Amino acid sequence: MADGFTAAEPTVATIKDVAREAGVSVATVSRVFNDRTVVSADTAQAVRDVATRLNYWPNAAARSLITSRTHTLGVLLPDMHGEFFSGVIRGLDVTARRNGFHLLVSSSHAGTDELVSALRSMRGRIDGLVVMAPNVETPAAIRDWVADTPVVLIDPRGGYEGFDSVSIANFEGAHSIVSHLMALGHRRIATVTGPLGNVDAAQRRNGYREALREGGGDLSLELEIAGDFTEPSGHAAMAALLKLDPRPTAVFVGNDHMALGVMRSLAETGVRVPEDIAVAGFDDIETARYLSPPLTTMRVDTFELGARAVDRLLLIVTALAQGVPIERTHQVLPATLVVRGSCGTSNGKPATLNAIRNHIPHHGR
Amino acid sequence: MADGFTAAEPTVATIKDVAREAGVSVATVSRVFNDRTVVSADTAQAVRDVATRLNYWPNAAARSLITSRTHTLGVLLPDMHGEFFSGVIRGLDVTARRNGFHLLVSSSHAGTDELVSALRSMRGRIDGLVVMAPNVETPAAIRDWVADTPVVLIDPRGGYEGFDSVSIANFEGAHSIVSHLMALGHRRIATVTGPLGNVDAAQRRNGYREALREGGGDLSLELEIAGDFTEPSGHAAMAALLKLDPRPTAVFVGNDHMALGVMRSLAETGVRVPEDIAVAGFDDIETARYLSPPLTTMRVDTFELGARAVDRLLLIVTALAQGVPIERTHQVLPATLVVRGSCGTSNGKPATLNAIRNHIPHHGR
DNA sequence: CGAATTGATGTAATCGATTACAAGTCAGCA
DNA sequence: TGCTGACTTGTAATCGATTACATCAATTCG
Repeated sequence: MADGFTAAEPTVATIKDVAREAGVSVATVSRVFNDRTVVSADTAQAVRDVATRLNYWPNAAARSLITSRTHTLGVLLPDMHGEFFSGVIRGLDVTARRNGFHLLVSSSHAGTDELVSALRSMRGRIDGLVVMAPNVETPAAIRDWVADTPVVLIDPRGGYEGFDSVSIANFEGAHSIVSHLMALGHRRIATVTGPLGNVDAAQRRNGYREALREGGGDLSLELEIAGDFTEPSGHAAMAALLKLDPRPTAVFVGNDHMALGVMRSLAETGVRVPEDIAVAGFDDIETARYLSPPLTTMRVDTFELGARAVDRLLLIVTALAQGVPIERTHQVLPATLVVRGSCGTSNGKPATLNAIRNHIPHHGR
Repeated sequence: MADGFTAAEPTVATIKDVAREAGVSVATVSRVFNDRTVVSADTAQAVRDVATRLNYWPNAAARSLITSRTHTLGVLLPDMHGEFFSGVIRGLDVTARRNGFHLLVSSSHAGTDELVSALRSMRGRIDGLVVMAPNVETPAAIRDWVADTPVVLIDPRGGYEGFDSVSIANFEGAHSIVSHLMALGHRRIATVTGPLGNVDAAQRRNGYREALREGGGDLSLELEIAGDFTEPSGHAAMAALLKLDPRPTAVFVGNDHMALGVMRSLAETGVRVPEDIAVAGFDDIETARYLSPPLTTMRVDTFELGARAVDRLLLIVTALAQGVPIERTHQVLPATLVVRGSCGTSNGKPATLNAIRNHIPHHGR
């Protein structure tokens, strides 16, 4: 190894090498590694010994060519990073490996074209596909390319006819946290939504509206401002909301990153949280609990999102292999309310100690 | 599609189907898709038309079986999440795809055994391998299994003889931030290190010691406490440090997650940052800039770490394919000092506005 | 004792591509 | 007209496995 890569490649042992060394046919070697039919104990042990000595392991490409099973799942993700991303990936990965499957990942897709080209080149490499659909036309776009490949969509933006899916209870989550604000006495509650046309954003806004309707809060378009899920857009949105008269007493922000911007805007203009205005977010990113005051938000279990997607996908893959019919399902993961300090308490006092009470340790890297 | 998966599988078109439909041989179809030799324009177009109509794309398994190239890179990662993880993955992914390569990811490895078994089953699936080595024995463990597969280690804990590597300038980074503290007037500086035996941790501690030595600060083992890179361990370590007499005037924490715990401990005991004690971290996680006060730390470019690893790996893969000899390299990525409020300023005043000055917007998901 | 059964193993087709080599067509030229 | 060479295209071997089927030896049983 010390001489770099100039040496002739010590080509990996194949099934033939093992067969020759062990004095048996390739069929027997194959049988030992697949224990389909019975091989005598002696022969099996001899083959296994030779295989170990030669560091032999069946070539995956050859194997999947003949069996047309790859034991690999494709994963298509939009360009994103941070905790949401890594949580989902972990859920996918852990679940896949627990079942002996690999993950062929292609993330960072800007648009549908890139996604389709990645998908196309996965042909023959995967048994199933998990797609986090970045935009509305994605499901339709991939349909032609998956043919007989099972697909599960994560948090589908563009509806999910024709595919299984796992998504987040956006409507219920928003409804829940806005109801929480109303229980605290707020009636004039603004919202900063995600980008128009984004289904998550729309569902969260609908949840917000419904909660207001039920609780008799102020329903008005001037209280709804669209951001784009980024911190700066939250900052800008809050600046606009502060010009309202009368000013809202609470803001439900469509995701935590925008809430970061909202808090910054408030800090800059000297508006106190939660005394002057209550702030609530969505997603429960790690930073949420370290803000001053810590952010009340809806927790989304990203790991579970990934895990369920793979669980479901493997179920479909197996059923398909056995020719068993299977119904399509659409799972919705609940979000849970995490109360911290940014919304105050019902007795009017800010709940500053929540930062500690609600602290959940995270792993380092 | 509406009837679920009960229908007979509409098997994907193969090269034979295209050949038959286009009235040519499979060799010609193959040539069109690989433009090795010249095919007449008419024939090529005809083939391409048929291929499009049949949604044909070469089967990757078959192709890589005969060419022994997979256009896929294996990625082995330890069990971790958060930004560090997703940053590295993005760097790997973007760079790989830019070069027409896929990523076969297997993360969340608890130990060397799991890692080796994942590695083994990648046989025949990958052209090269990126490994983030979780512990000291990993490089030795994988050596037997990679044979002629090129490998690049990311941030190798266990040294890197025999492999190319890309790592972080831990020593220099720690040296740099501790020197910053000394420039601010601190002489009695404690440190919370990562787990003993972890090379990152050791390098950072060495950088801390060297900076103290050069600047004439207090060098004492009582000022060094080992954590395990998690938030709770930082909390515990700070509690211990506060019992010291005289108390240190500054703490260099081995990573930001532990710094979170340190800050929490300080907040609980009423010790003010940076007035009573200065705190510095390492990694620059997103939360760092949202703390009160915002955390001074060393920024590590995780994306670049992944990107360089893949760049290097592809270089080796290409060189190997062409039989060109190539030297092993060990790249070290610099970390950069990010000054925020947690260390105060040289004139003694805390720099509370740094939170805003130093704000860098992040993408939402 | 010979036929039938059982168990272990080998032979060869197969998966879907790539590619060396062979072969065929056609134009140009003596 | 016949030969040469340039292009284009086809034939068939090959990659490394799996697996249906054949084969062969040993055992069982009427």
